[in-house]
Order: sequence, then structure tokens, then C-alpha cells
Amino acid sequence: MKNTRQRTIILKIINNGNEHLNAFEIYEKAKEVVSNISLGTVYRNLKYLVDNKKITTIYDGSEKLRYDKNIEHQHFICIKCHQIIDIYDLDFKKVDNYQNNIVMNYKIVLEGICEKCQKEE
Amino acid sequence: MKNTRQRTIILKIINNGNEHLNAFEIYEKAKEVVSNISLGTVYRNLKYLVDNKKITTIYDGSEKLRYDKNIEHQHFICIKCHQIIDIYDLDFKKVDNYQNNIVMNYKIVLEGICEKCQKEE
DNA sequence: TACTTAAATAGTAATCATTACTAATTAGAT
DNA sequence: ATCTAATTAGTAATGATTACTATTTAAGTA
Repeated sequence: MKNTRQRTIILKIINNGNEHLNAFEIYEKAKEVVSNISLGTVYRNLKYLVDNKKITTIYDGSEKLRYDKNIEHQHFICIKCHQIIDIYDLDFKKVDNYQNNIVMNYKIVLEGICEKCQKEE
Repeated sequence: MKNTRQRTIILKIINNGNEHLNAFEIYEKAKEVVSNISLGTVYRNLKYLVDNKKITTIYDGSEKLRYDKNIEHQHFICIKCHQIIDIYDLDFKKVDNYQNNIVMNYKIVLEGICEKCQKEE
């Protein structure tokens, strides 16, 4: 509802980068701009931004939740090093409904072993 | 490596049911069989079973991690009530590689509003 | 421009899922 | 039957996330 400096900065950190930051990492980046921003403020705003579909979440299956911009794309996640790679060229067809449930969003994660981890084997 | 009673029971709880239980719910069910099983044992075995691809995980985006049998299927998750519905008839094509990364598994979640929550609006 | 007020914040404490630790137990091999 | 590394129960610790409260502030209104 209110457009605070803190909220604007948090959204900007997520939208101007291709990392997949967790809440604490976003907090650390935000502190560079608003030095006394509170971690609770970061969490509260992240939840607000997710609820309002300004950003989205990624769960890598073994660590904490990560946040990403809300541009349609998918992810590859390495099951060894948990590296996340953005995918923008995956071809798949979508449905708008599944049975009587309205489908609003697809979350597709390809799990496997990244190039770097293959070489280390 | 060792085939303990506890591990067998945990796997059976996940494989003989269509719920999507979290660790604590699995612990409660396991206690009905081994009354003094420890919550730590449940967590340790869940991690072991996931690592050995006997079971898989689902993250509903707002609560704790849930566990599911490792049979290929997808999920619909309601963004309002977090109900999880199994999908066995979704049509999509898979890739074995993405760039130089080996793809071993697809995790597809359709997010939206379930039939029940639509009626309540 | 000053006033008003609900929303948001900083800072701290609390919660709760998950992990770590340790002494005792046990599956499975010899 | 013995051995031993893996596993367990029970408890303590960790750490991400949420809750709480007094204070501040965005944004509408006169």
C-alpha cells in the first residue's frame, strides 16, 4: 500500500541482478543503501512482494528459500552444488485449468548435475 | 546401508498413502508402530531416502517441506489453502540435457486456485 | 502547508523446523 | 558367537522466519 524506500530498494535488488538471493543476502545488499534496515523489514516486504506477484520464490531442495524476479522462466538446479541456472528457452505447453482448478502459474525445475560438477567427478 | 525397522516403516508410510506429509506428520505415524522412535531418526532417514532417490520432496511455498513417493508425477498446489493435488496426466516433453548440464529429474508445480477456494470467493 | 492516521519500520524477543551430538544399540558380515 | 561401523533415542543447539511494540512515515485531506 505504502511505497517505502525500503520496499523499493528490496524490489530493485531482486530485479537488477541475476543472482538468486536468499532473505539474508538481500538484507546485506539493502544495508548498503539503508544502513539500519531491519531483517524483519526484509522478510515482511519479501512476503508482501510475493503475495502481490512482484517477485517469485525458488526452493533448491536443501537450503533456504530464494527470491527471483517475476519474469516467466524456469530453472536448472544442480543436485550436487545447488547452483541455479536460469532457463529462458524451454519449450512446453501450458494448461489454463487442471480439472476444476484454475492454473495461474507454472514452476518448472530441472534437477541434475551441472557442467562443473560433472568435471569434478 | 543398514536396513533398520525405522527406515522401513518411514518408507512404507510414504509409499502407502496419497497424503503429502511433512516430517512431523511422518514422525507421528511412525510412532504408532515404533512408539519411541525419535524425530531426529525421522529427519535423518528422510534425508537418506531423498539422497538415494527412494522418495522426493515437495515445497508448497509457504510451509515446511513435504515428502512424496518417487513415482513420476506432478503437482497442483492451491495458493490459498495450500492443498496439493497429484497430477498423473500432464503432457509435456522432456530434455535429457540443458546446455552442458545433465537433466535427471523434472519438478513441475502448477500453482493456482483450487475448486473449493473458488467457491468460497 | 500543516494535520491525521493507518501502514510500515527498527530493534528485539520468540518460535519452530531442522541439525548436531553422544552414549547405547543393532544389522549384517566374518 | 563375535565384531564393528552404521544407526538410534534423547537431548541440546542452530538458524531461518515470525511476532511484538514503541516509534516513524507515506500519503490523503482540509
